[in-house]
Amino acid sequence: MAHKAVNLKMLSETLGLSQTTVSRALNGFPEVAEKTRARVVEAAERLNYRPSPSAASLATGKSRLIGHVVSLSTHIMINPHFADFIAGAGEVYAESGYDILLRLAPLEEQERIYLNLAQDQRVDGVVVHGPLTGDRRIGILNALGLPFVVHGRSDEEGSDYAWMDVNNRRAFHRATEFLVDLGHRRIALVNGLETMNFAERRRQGYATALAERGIRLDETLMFSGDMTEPQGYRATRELMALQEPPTAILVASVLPAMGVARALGEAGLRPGPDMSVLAFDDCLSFLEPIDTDAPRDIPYFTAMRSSIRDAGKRVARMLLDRIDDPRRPLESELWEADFVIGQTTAPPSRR
Amino acid sequence: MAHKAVNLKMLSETLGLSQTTVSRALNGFPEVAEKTRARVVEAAERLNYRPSPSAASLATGKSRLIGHVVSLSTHIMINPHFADFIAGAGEVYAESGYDILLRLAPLEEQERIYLNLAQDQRVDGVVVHGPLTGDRRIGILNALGLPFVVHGRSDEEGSDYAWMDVNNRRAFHRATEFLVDLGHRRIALVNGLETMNFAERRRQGYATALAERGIRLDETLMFSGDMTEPQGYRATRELMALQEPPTAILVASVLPAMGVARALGEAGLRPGPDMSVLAFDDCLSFLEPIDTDAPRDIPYFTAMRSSIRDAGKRVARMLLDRIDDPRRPLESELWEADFVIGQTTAPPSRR
DNA sequence: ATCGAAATCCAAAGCGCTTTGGAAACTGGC
DNA sequence: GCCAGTTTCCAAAGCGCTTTGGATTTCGAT
Repeated sequence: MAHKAVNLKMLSETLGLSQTTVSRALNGFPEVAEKTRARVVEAAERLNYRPSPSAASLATGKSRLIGHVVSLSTHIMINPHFADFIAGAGEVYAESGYDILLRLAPLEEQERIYLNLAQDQRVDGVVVHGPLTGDRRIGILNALGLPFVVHGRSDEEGSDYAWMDVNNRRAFHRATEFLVDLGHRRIALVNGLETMNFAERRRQGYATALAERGIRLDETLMFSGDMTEPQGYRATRELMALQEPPTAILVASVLPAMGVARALGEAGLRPGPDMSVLAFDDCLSFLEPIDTDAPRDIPYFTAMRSSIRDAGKRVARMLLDRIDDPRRPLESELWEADFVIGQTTAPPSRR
Repeated sequence: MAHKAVNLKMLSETLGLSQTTVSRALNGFPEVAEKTRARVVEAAERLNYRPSPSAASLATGKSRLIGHVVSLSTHIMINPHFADFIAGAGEVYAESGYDILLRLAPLEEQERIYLNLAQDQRVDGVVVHGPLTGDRRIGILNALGLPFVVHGRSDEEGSDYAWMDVNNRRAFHRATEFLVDLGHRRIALVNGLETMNFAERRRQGYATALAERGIRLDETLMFSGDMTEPQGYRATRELMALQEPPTAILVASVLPAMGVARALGEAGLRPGPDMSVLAFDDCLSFLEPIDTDAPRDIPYFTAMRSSIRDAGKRVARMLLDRIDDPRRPLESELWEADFVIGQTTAPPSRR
């Protein structure tokens, strides 16, 4: 193990070359002979030379860091979805030699933070998480000229931006239709926080599907909040206390869906035969069987399914592409959720 | 908005001071007059001066970045616990002007990564996640002289290190005793991966408690694996298929505990009256009610409880302290888990 | 008044990399 | 052989900060 890290100067001296040439050889510039390059690379390897990131960053203005600013105030809880998203994204970053700079901050501070990150050149790009409808972060980022990709959409007027989203409206439209086709008329919606754009779209899909089938919206069947297990539990208890309870529940995530199942269980009802439960499933890793060789069970929940980890990969890829070429045309991508039939949906029981 | 970011040189010129003085004024050195300092600070504020992190990093060798290297290979899944831990840690970092550098990498690459991070001076310290018994990362980090704190313990021989852990052995010892006191004799253990040190300790606590009460260990009642919901589900199904099923199940996390509950529900059994379920609860945010004003429900699971988010805070604090003064004596901290009685434990039903 | 100490401030040398603007050394074609 | 055109390489100027080693000023005490 070298006692003192070897730097470019030392390396170039050992080679009898200038720093310029060595630097260029290592960074793949065309104006250095292949033979020289090979020599340089070999020596670098042998001496365990590693360029200093901060020096490189100072000279180039690039940090090879991708900013992820997420909120975790008590209200908008840190969602477990984030871990899987970042798992996907991080894999892509690692392949390309980038690291994640993670900063935790409440939403109201994020605009300022983006401004600082941009001015400091601390990151080469950022991913916007959990966009609201009319999210102000997007305008700021466009003004700053900092490359970014939005996970989700914001419906921001006028400003264009790169995004990747799942078709939440369509997914919930289809899910609602599916339940109606099974014979359900009273369908509850346990939604995410509707200040979030994705939750708003989901409600729209649900609402239009009902309207198309001539079913009137019933506010008492609609819930909105952070997608936790207790949310599902509580909503279900309230629903079952209604004079005319629903026969089906549409849930925004598998997490609250588990709360739904727990509440039903306590009441002696079985998901499926007694109450249909249909959830949006982000394929969260801790809810999946790990052993992929094992015979795959029939999925428990009937669900609209879209891997958030894959979304993380895709968003990261898009962002790195933008960083490589900031003036490329803005991309956007809309994924359709898979519809998988599980054990928790059935025609309404008549009692 | 300034068109071009103002740097130290410009700032010092506007003030008619040298860069040295300005730098010292801003960094709180004693050899600058209070009056001058005030002037400098005011001007810095007014001109929106922000020191360049990479330049500062190059000059000082400090990056103000804390490394978190986590694995997410398919085998060791990215655990949802991580999100909450990082939520706590990130809060502390943010207060002190640090950011998280997050790198995803399989365990077998982590030693090399620490080496690189240290040589590159890319981070000022690291947190070690998920220590194994005899974890090699600890020796490497000690050799590198990179400040670090271990979340958990490793039982590494000889090498000393700073750590923070919950008393897993005691917690599972107490839990087992509690169940025995209720009259249970056949108690299953659905444990985490026992290559992880924490899971090993938990098994020890369980085993010694049983031994003390003269109950023979039964391998068919013991499971070990990634702590997912399906793990609990599958284990429970296997347990119920036994000729002589257990009357109580000790579970390593609330996540598999939910799988346990689901399996029981399907079989028409109710957690508590029909089968006792006792879980270790990390207070995962997505399983907690968010609205803390609401009357708090009686906790569902009887559990040993210790907030992983608080652990994140504490570990971060310890690490920052070490970075401030690397030669301070090594600290370690052992937390006792709270024991909370919920609705899922009862004396064994006799049937 | 005068002197040493304390308080202020500064010029300049790094930190380790990239990159500009040439210079020197090869080519091949005549 | 000689010259224009490539190749191949280099010296030196940044990038923006911290910090060393003084220089200058201020000030209380003699």
